[in-house]
Amino acid sequence: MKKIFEKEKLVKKSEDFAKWYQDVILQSGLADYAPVKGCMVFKPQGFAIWENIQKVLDQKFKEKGVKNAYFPLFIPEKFLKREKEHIEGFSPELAVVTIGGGEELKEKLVVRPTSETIIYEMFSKWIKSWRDLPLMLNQWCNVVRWEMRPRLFLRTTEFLWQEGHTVHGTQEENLEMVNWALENYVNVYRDFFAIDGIWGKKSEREKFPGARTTYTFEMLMPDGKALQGCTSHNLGQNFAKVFNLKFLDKDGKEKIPWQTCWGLSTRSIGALIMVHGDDQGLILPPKLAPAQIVIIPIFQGKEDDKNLIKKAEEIKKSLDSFRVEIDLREGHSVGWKFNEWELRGVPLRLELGQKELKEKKATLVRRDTGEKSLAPFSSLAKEVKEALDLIQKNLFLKSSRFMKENTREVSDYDAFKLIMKKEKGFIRAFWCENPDCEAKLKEETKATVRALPFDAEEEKGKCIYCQEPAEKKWVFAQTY
RNA sequence: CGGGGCAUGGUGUAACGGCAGCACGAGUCCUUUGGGAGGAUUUAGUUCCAGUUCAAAUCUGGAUGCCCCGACCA
Repeated sequence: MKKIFEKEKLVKKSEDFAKWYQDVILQSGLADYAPVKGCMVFKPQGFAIWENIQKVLDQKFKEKGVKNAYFPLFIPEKFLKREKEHIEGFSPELAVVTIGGGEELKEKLVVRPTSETIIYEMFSKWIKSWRDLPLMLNQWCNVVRWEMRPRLFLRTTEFLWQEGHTVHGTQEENLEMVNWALENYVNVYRDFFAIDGIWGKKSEREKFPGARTTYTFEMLMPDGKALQGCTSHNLGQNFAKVFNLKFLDKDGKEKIPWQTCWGLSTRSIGALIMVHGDDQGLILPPKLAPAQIVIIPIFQGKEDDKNLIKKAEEIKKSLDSFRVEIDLREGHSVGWKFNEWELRGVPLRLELGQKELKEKKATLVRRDTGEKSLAPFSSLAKEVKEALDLIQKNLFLKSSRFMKENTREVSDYDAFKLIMKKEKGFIRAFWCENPDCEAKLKEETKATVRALPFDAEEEKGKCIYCQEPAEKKWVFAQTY
């Protein structure tokens, strides 16, 4: 009997992190494997999280003046070939359509791995004058990259994302936009995902193929590996030149515009799962949780149950500014329900039994701490709001603390190697910015340069690898 | 693409070359419900192709698929 019970339980996060991650996704109903290798199904639970992320980002984009549009899934292969770095970066992972309508295609079509080329082809038609600028568009879509080793949410052949693309008349405006996009992502990660991280510039080797500079937000996962949360690229004039973007400026001169692009994908959900979850299952931050509160009536006897259900529905109505579910399922014990909702990560549980009815108070249980409290029916909305705010804050503080505790300053290469072998995490160290050091360091420690943090100070030091003079401390980590 | 492993009901697993069993799930009925309830009853399986053998889930060869570790990557 005992054994069966153990079997149903989730593997402990601390014991087998990779298995925990996979199991918690399948068991909590976020997603499932699809019959096509490397592809996944977003089940309603998982898709609802994505919808919440979309809502938040979409609103911020619109406030900035970015408009939504949609471009085709198929891109003529020759478009991708125009920018040399771009095609070199993406060609190993392209899905290509060679047959259409039963006929061999004269011109092969690539399923978009990203949409720069087809969007900029259109931009070149639309932009004539300084009056057409800035042009700021975003699209919500799917993209396909033929990955070798897929993992649910983190790396799938097809994934969902948004890609913003902007064109500006001046370099200053362009820079402002790249920074805005990154800052926006950072704020969303910190305020909504409740995940802290470091943000900064990518190295030449790690930047987007075709970009001038790439900026990023890097988060630390519980196993000490880093996950790139988003990217914001300064494309400079690279793409503008190859796609022939030009405009007539106020001074009557023809000029080449400046461009940015930036994206955030469903991979972010993977971070959400890994960072906050525990041995019980998911823990979703209230701001992104599909259900923020679950009301569980505790049934006892026929007649009394009706009152319970009535009260539960009444409470749900009084909490209409929150996302609330009531669990009226029969045939499952309360214990079973508690465990299930914990697995699904609902931030706050409201228990309602005869005891509560009598005392005119509801029992509130926090998912993050397990803490129980009694809240009078008369002030429920207020208490619930406070509890959800606390949970949101607490999750962020935990994430922030974890990152700080696992960020180390290192000046000695042996120490660097040892850390990357054992506890991993972020390492801040001097780097001479020579790509050879970067490559060798990766070979020997599996760690890559994650970013040059924006707050990195100009200092004098020696490269962690080659001992040559270096000016800045970069952040290193092994990555997903 | 390199290295390793696995393939049995819907899921997880067991069976020396000799009757394919167990648990979970699902269905029906009854009793239950303050931390993963109990009883009765029903349900469905050896990845594919060949070989060895009186006899193959089990041995051999091949195919296919999946998982893990590398390289690649949002």
